[in-house]
Amino acid sequence: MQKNLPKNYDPKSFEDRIYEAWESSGAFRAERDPDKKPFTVLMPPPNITGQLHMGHALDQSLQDVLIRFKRMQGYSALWLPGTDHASIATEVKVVEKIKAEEGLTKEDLGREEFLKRVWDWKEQYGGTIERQARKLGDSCDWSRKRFTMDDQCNKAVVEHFCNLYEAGLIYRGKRLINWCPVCGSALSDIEVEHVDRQGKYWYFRYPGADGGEGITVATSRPETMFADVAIAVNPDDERYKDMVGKTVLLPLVNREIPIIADPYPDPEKGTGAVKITPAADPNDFEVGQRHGLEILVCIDEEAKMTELAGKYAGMDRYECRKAWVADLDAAGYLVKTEDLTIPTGECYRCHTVVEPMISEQWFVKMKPLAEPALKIARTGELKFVPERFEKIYYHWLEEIRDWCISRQLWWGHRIPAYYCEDCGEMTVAREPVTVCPKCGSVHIRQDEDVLDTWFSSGLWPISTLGWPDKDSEDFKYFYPTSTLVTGYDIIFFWVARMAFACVDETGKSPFDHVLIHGLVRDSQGRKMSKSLGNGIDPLEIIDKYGADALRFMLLSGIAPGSDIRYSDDKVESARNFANKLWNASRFVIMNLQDEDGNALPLADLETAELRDEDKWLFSRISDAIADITGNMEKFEFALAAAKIYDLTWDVFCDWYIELVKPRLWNGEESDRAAARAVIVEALRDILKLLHPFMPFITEEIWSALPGFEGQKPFLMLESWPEAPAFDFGDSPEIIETAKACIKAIRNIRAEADAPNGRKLHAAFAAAGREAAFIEAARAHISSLAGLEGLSIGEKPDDSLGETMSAALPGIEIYVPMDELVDYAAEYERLKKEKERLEKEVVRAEAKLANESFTSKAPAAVIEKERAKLANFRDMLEKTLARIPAVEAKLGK
RNA sequence: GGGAGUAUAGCUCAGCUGGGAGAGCAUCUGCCUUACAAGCAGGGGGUCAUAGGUUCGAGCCCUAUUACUCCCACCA
Repeated sequence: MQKNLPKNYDPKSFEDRIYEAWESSGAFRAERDPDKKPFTVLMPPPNITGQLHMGHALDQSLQDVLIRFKRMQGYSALWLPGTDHASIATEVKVVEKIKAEEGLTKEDLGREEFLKRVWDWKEQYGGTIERQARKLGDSCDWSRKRFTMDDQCNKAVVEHFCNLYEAGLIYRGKRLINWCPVCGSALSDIEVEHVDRQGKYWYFRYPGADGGEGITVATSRPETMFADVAIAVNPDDERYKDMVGKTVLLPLVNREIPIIADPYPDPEKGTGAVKITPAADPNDFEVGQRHGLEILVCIDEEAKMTELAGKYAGMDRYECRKAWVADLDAAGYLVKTEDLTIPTGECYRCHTVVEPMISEQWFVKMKPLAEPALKIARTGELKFVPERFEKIYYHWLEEIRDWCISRQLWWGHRIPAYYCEDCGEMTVAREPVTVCPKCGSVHIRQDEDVLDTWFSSGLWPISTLGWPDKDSEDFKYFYPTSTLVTGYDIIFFWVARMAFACVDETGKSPFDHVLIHGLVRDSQGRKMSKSLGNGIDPLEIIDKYGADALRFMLLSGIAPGSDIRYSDDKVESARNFANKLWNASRFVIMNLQDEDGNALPLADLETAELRDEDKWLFSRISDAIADITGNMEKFEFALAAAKIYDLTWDVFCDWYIELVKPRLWNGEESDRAAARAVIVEALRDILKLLHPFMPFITEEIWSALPGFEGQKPFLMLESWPEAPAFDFGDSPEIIETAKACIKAIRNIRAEADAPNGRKLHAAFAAAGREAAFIEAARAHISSLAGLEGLSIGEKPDDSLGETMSAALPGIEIYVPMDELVDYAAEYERLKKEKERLEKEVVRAEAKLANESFTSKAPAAVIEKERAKLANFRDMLEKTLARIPAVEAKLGK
């Protein structure tokens, strides 16, 4: 006995069950099948501290729609999931937790104990986001799940580090870096965000050491003055020509510093003279290097003033600024101040103003790595979708400076450098060093620092697949990966780094396409953020509307590279669509069985006699398959989604089901069997096409269709439909003609306020093909337009009496309405129609009278225009002919 | 300072290599028609940001302008 679906679409009743069935059956697992082509997608690993938010929902829906599509197309599709240890974010989070709960700092606990706490934390909370991903329906291969700090990834990190070191591309050096005083760590350039803040320039006079006037300079950071080592002026600046070589005194401090000539100062800016503080500014640092100047440090790692600041030592940098400026002002050195917006660097994590600082750190030499990464994009081995993001990638890599990779944190990959306590020898090695290779000492200390999180994420495409193990079968089969899906916000952080790291290690681009998407914004277009409190929790939405609705909403709203606005209305509309499909499926299943629930026979579609509506339906499905497949391959998921929506709702539900009902219910048995076969077949195609977008509902319906016995393969493992090569004959045109006639009659009915239940007569005036089409579709037109009589003649039937009418190309329709008709309404309608047609005729005539048009436009376009004109003239003539009778009826 | 994107119906957005402006939501009218009121049927609503230009023909191509968004940038 055939069962039907429950009456109500209730996603909660089956989504979890279906996910569980997929997962436990191994449907997500990718096999290394030599007969198939691999298609690999790597999930951008969410932070273990993360909670699933709308951004993930979008990102993962895109990946899932793609991977399900490719899986159905017959690829060995691997979607590899994982999580990122997120060095700094996680460490900060756990530090805060311990502080709040136990009042302890990480130093109180010590490195070992602290790391144990982080691992515990990871065990407890790190899996949250994976469980949430299951709710979305992510068809990823959990058996291959990875973590950036698991053994294989650790091995990859050490290997890559050593390879770069041995190639001379990693070095340790004392350089000016970005320092976050709150995180207590160095940051790379991109971890610094530029924000314009309201600030001031202070102009101070540095008196001449010889008692002269000295020189005035502007600064936005007076507290760095204690570390000034020179004043620089441009050698071409006439104002200061004579002063070069002289010395001035640091106000109040009275330390003597030289005035030097250097191309750096711009005579146009400020006073044209610049104080040089190599420890606090990258430009100054370079000037200092050029002139062999000393480097002084007046701000420490906690952003407090050092001994160099004399009586201000120990003060916070901003407190010091206040006091110091006040003192200078009191002493008469402050010339003037100016209010300005100052571009300021902030830590991307805690938004503290970063302090440029001289520090011993590890760096990656970027130029040699950037070159091959640029090349793969230039040759098209790596393609960005949309293309414009390529420019951003180029620009960044072309301008790139060395990458500071060491972090003064504990949670992360510890740098594999070992120092001999006795002779100072440093060894970088793949295995822990216990004996100094130089002096044989066993007093060995590993470098305290850990690596930038992005150093390991950069290896994600290879470390997850088993690299550096040479014999990793997964690596051989699945690498290079296919499409990387990610937001534009991490092109630099992540995409570029994967590109240069993986090309360096494998010689190949890690993926062939990078599909870039935007952010999910709120309904007003604002970024979703914690501080605004406008974030939407995807899990709540799934709970309310179902995962399919959320996915469909996200996927149908997105164009590659652009942002999407979230709104409940959109999800609701997607949910309604799911409900529509659900009910259409119930209708189908209901008609496959008799009153007692016994399955009714289905005709064999190969031999069954198909009617016009069947062939029309298959032609529309065929078009849709081609269209959807093409758009999926271009990553235009929204266009594909719109097409499947239209196919399901308009073509299948609103037209085909209505057309087929009479046959399904009252036809001959062989006809009914054919109709049943068609309707199931069509539904199956729809389910397949929709499955990547709405995996749960389609799978649930699929399992309720005949042929699925519980053991049969899932819909998710079915083949993607192909457009059949089939001759549909005139059927598509016949049904389209019928649809136009039905709409016209429905329109007349509505205009005349005739109730839906009332049967009407309609007389058609048509000839040739049109007449034949109407004849062929007679039954359809009658049933869907609510007719009880339909006549066709070459000329209007004068015996009908008064009628309302409609004109279609080649067809006139007259509906006698005598008592029913509202002649005033009909008169208005005719007048409107007349005006419309007159305009059209004038437009077309003008166009065709234009000699330059007829001489220059392609023949086909001209022919089309002529045909249109003929049609419009014809329709106008008929409309005009109708007016007098209606006027007479109205007594005009 | 450099670069990018967007501007089409009240709202959210489509509109492919230039040939008569579309969808969904909202709105109005009529329907509980035996799959679905989360529905059915019908309607109204747009000088496609502005100004020029190319073309027989421009929402689409070119130039300039305006507005909003975003990214990059060593910032005295």
